[in-house]
Amino acid sequence: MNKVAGKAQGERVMVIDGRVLSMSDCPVRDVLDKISGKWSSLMVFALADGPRRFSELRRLIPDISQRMLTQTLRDLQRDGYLTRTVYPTQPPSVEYRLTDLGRSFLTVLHPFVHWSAENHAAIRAARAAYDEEQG
Amino acid sequence: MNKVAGKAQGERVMVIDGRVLSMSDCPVRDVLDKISGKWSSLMVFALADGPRRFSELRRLIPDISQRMLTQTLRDLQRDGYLTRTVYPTQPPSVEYRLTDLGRSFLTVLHPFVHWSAENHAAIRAARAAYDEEQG
DNA sequence: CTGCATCCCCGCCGATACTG
DNA sequence: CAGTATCGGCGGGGATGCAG
Repeated sequence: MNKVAGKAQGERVMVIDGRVLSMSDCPVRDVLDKISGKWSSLMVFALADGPRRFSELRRLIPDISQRMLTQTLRDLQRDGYLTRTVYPTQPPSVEYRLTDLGRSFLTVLHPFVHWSAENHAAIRAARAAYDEEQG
Repeated sequence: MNKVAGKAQGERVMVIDGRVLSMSDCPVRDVLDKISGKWSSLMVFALADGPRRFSELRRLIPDISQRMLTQTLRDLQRDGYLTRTVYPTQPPSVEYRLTDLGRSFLTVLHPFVHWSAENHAAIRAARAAYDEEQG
């Protein structure tokens, strides 16, 4: 694997920072595309403190629709960020819990959240300045 | 600001990890929505080593369309990640360069890229397992 | 309580053609 | 070289209703 020299003509590739990134099968995009949805990272964040039930998550994230709550959880489960456990009670209860991968992801998510909060004001200021001089 | 106690009825708020996040004006989402576009983070990454001209960026990222290259650069400029400098030569040349904010963003982007590369295989494996046991 | 099915809107993005 | 303008597909995601 990892053909670097003798690359075929049609193969789309970019070289950045000393790395060779294939555009047709880029790991970063493959991961980013899934986790950059409107609710995915927030969901991982909501499970940081421990397992949660479906209805708990709905209360934690009031703005999410029931449809997107289900779908986001399914997508994260499929990619291995969390597990889904059904308890056959009456009525049924379902528990969602971060996997090791999910907790590992928190180690990069947390700095990002911190950075966003830290630099939010600067970004808003930049927007205002841009919109005034252009516009 | 930062009303925490005595919150109004209609105000949507979530409390996670000891932080109070307003959903109607969430800093993280405000930043993430812009930077999570298909090309934004890749563009910042492409400018990590130094300033680039328009045509250089197009060569570095062959898959991007001219339209999205322009638009992504405009959006990043607006949010303060990069500057745009026009040199009135013939034909004209335009240079894009990361700002301090842009370089600061690299400090959180880089770990994320590293994490993605590191865990890509695990995620693909999780997907395969999920798709097999489910339908 | 925890979903799934359906409808539908809107904004991202690609393709293409044209300009200083 | 470095854009702008226009068209159109497609998919994310919201609203609503039904089910086990």
